[in-house]
Amino acid sequence: MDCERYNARETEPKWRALWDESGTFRTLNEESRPKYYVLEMFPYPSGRIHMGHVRNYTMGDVIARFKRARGFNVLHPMGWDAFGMPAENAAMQNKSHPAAWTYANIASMKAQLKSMGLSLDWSREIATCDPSYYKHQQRMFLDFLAAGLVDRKQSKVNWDPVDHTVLANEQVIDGRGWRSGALVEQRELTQWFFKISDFAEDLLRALDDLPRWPEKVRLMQANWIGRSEGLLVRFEIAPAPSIEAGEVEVYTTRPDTLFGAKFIALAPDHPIAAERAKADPALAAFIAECQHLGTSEAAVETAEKRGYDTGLRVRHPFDPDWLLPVYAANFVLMDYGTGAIFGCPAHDQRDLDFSNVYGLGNAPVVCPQGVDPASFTITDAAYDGEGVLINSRFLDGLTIESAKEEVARRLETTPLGNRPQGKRQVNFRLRDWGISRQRYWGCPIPIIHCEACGPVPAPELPVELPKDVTFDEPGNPLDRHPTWKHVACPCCGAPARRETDTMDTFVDSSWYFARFTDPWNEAAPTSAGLVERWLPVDQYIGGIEHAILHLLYARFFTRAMQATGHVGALKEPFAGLFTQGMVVHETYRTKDGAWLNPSEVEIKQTPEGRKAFRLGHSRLGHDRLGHGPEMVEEDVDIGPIEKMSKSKRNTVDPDEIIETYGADTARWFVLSDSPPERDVIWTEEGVQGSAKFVQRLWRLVGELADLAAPNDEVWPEDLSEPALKIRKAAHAALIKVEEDIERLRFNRAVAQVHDLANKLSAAIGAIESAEIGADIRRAFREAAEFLVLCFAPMMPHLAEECWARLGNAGLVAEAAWPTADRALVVEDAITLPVQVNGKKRGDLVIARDAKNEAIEAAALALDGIQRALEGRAVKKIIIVPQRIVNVVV
RNA sequence: GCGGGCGUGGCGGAACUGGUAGACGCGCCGGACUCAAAAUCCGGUUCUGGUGACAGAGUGUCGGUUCGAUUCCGACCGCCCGCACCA
Repeated sequence: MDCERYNARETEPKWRALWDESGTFRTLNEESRPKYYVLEMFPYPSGRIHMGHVRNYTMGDVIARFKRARGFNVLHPMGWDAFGMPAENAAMQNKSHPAAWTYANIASMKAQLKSMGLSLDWSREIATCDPSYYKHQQRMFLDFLAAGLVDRKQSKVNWDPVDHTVLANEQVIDGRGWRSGALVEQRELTQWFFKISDFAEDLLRALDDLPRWPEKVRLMQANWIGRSEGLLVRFEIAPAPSIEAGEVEVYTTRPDTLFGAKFIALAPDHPIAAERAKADPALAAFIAECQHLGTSEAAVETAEKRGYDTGLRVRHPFDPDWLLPVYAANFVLMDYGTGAIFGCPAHDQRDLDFSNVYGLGNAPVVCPQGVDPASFTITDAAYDGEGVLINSRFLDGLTIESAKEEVARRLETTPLGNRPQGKRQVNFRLRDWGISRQRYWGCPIPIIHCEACGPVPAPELPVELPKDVTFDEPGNPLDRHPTWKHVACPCCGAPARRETDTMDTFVDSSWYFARFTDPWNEAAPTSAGLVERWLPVDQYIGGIEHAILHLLYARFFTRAMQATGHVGALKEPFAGLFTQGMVVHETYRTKDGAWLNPSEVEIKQTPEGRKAFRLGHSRLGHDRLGHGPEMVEEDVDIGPIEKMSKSKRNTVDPDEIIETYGADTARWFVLSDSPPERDVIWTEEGVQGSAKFVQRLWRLVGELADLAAPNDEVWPEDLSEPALKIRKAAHAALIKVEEDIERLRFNRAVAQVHDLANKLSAAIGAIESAEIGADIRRAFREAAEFLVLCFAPMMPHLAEECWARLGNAGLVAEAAWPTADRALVVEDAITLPVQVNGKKRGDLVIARDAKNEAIEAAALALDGIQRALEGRAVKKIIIVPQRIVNVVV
């Protein structure tokens, strides 16, 4: 018997060194085995990994190790999403250079990731802030430009009038700049755009080709792209004193409700509103006020509905005498449709809210079935369901669909000016992707602006970021750099200036998966042959928060790379997608409202339930006598379970956990219990449970190793009942773990390992006193190996140690997954639950292949069934083969 | 505000495609071992009533479809994610 404790702290580094030495996880591009590309979303190098990373990378690692065991040539790389705002914020705060800060963070996070024992091919490591990466990105920008996939146009930014700087949406808090506190303004800048909207139709349609994506992500993307079929309608402005003739064009998906129109609303930044504002200071003031909301759609749409009457009146398309007021309104977006709508308060909630504020009334024009049109009124809930047209002259009695058709048909043939008043149009919500950022720490846009020649591609790549920059004042350091931007025009030689905007960091993460296939290629972003061999990524794993933007941009980028010859015929980058949940933790607060870290809190079970107490100092601090930290008798409020965050201090440091319990315990815990797509609640009890199970497995494998036959012994002819039972348990577990990992149901795989361990413990207990035959020894050997192989992808260090304990040569990381014998787990007799009227009243044990008549008779003969029937006549008996029997009375 | 998701014992969760609700783990209770404790091992554990066999209730709430609903449909409540310059 081997009773010593498993010492993860000593054992884990030993195996990691051995994997390194033997190059176990180096992936060769030239290989005959089938490929499998597993990728986790690469991290932003913030400095320390968090539990979310541990969960994400453990899941990917389980798949990588499992697929390797199943005979695949696995690509499992890692890199750094290294550009971004935090580096610049740190530069401002600590006077550190963004590059130095970023690379130091990468070094410490890499050490942390290494301590997790991930089977990564580190030789392919990339950092997006490295010129050797971003020069290829600049190449592709120029290729996209040449291919007509890039645009330059005006768009709005949040402007801080005090700091004279552009703010990100997250830097705008309640309409004010986060540092200056000044009310933000909207400013128009000329910026670079990728023409993602050219691909809208294809990005939408191709969602159908992604069966291994979660349905919810495809739905969210489809809604984001937002294809709609509607009608452009031009309304004639009624001339009046000081009002010139003109028109307002609106886009509507509900032309059927045209007779319910009560007003027209323009976006505050609509040209007509701007024009009217010149003569109307109050309107100008209203528009300026709207612009203080910032550019975020959420802020605009949650603001209280407000508007301002421009004084304009337009004619109803079907009745020249019917005039509608034209408002400028804060809930209309210039970016969507034409930036103007007609408001039908009865059938659109926003329009109704607006109408109720300004007393514009409403007129229902669609009446739900079974409701009397005469009494159908709307007060504060708009009706957007099905129905029949009412109060709509020639549309009365039509369905919504045919009314839409009729309005479109009429307006298409009604001239206004010299063209039809209405025009059918397919519209997309998706806007072009603005990539210009007025910041330093990003990939420079490789363009030179010349007075005479316009924007010209930079002749030499990479256009590197200058290193000598300062962050002691707000604004873009590139723009105020004394020399960097001044260059000669590559075309005419005249003095010109570099583009000082850098690219959105989403560009960096839109092609890194392709770069991993050959990160050594200095001449081009990708290598023909290799990129087609490895892509698409077979399994991509990351947070649900990236469901729309990152994934949509990557899908667009892949199409653009295809158009410019960088990825062969590939269209979709990720064949399989999995979105994992967050790691959350309880929050703790003292009576005076200060947040406490879990390490500062002791949880006790009391008769009244769980209670929290504040600790004197860190849990890990012990004095010389070995006494734990002193407990301060101060009640702490246990708050809601929330996403781990610095502000709530409810974080748990992976380093501390790995240092205390070992990487395997941490890995096991994040895979246990919670389904991977759902949030996992980090608890101290849970970690201790995982740590105990590590010890238990080590003891169990030790016991099995002592009882098991040598690893080269052949199977005896006949197996006794106990030996057969052990075999059945082992094979059943193997089958289930296999299925569970294949379907990414790691929590169930964990349960199967527990189950097998329980069964093997029981088997040892049952035969210990009796004579142990050769067949049982052989069965124990097989079961022990299966057990180790089953948890090896999840707890790789422990598995190596156990594998060696069982006397096996070689690494379990390189061992093949065994083939389960499915015939072994099929039972001859099955247990069928028997219900009466859908309520279970008994169990029927019967031959697997019993005929229905036999099942019926046996079911009715059961005591419990007879009792439940109470002599009532049986109406029918439903038999679901191999599942259930239901007796209906 | 709009779009998407989730909700099951004391707790995390399981339940394949509409077919035994509660696998597995944590916690708790009882027992073994121990001078004692920790660790470990064995047994029990949805709730209510009953010594018990058993009966009734039960998957956020309300309603519907079905022989049968955690699963499908409708409404509501609560929480979470995204909203285009956070990554």
